[in-house]
Amino acid sequence: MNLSMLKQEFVLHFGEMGSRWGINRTVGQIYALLFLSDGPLNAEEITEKLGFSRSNVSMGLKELQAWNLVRLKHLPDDRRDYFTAPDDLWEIVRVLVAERKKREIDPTLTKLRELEMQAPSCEADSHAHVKIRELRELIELLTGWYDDMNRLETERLVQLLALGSRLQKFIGRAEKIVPLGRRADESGR
Amino acid sequence: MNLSMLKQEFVLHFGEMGSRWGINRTVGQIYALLFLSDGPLNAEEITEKLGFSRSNVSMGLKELQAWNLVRLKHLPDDRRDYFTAPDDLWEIVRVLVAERKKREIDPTLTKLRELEMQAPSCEADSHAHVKIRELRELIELLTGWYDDMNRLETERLVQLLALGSRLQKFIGRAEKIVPLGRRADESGR
DNA sequence: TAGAAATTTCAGAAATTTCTGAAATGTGTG
DNA sequence: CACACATTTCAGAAATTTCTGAAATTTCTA
Repeated sequence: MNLSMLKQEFVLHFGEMGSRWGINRTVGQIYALLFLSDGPLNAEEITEKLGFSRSNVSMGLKELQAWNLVRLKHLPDDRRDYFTAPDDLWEIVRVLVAERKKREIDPTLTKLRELEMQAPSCEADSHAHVKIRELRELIELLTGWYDDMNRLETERLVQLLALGSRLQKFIGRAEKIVPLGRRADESGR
Repeated sequence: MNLSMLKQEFVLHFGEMGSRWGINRTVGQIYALLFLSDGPLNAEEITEKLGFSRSNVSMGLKELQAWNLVRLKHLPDDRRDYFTAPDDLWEIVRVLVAERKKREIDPTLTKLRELEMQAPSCEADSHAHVKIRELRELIELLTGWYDDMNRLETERLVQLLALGSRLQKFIGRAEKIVPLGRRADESGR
């Protein structure tokens, strides 16, 4: 691995962590490398810096593109593909969260709704039915909140995050203005 | 698999999703079953309902205990171990988030801090150093916010979530009272 | 304390995922 | 078109993870 000690440690760490996040070692290392790199890199450069096979790098880059985590670039007088991670860290976080939601949450939400549709077949299932509804409602609350936050510009979002739980002090106040319990504008039940 | 259609579909779905979350199929199915069950189950019952080997169930339950996702119970005049998922869904969500943070975020935060300590060895690393600091700062902002939210009682938390982005309307107001930009009480820089 | 019941451990089988090299495909240029 | 260069595909090798049955261990009871 042809890298400075700092970069090498960073890249190896993201390789290991990669498996805890649904991506594999190769993909984690490639992304870590792109993230730290000042300019764009082509597949050949990635191959020699990380020591994987060329085809493995090709597949890794394809997966990163499927995750929307890299940008494809072209340099003048060079027909190879170059890749970068987005400059803006918040852009990366947003994409990461959106993609994980799509893969890890949305299919379950769909399945839960589908199961609720099927009338409770037998008496013995009534308890299960209630649990499924509770779970679906909780996930909808969380994803609804996520949709809200995701609509904010980064500047606003950072302000909210930095406020943290001090926000809580304003709930009482807020309640007087926008009566809640359930949000007014959301699918009521 | 000895279950009603509803339960079976739910259990199979969580088995499949299990691999997208860092747990495996067995563990996912066991948890789904416990979640839907009205009362506690022992290992033998789980074995026969899911059709895994007894030892596999034993290992799965051990992993769920490591995740703090199940409660161990005992019935009078029965020395077998019985298991349940917590009744309170929010309890489950809190544990899940806490454990994933511990496994997926904390090690990286530690590593980033460690890398920052090591003085930037060569000139060429200065850009990488900046990126690492930015990443560390962003993760600290997010985990700090998480710590704040986690401290709230569920009732308050749900209120905040339901408010969603309408909260934003109160930031201006909040700013007048608690001047921010960076939170006042956090490590300033 | 013998032994029955419950649980855990663990070596290796089975299944799955990751990775590679070779061949195929695509792409621009003289 | 012929060619050089770049990228992708893919069968199977290598590595890893999951799962099982048999044996070991723990725990309770008579």
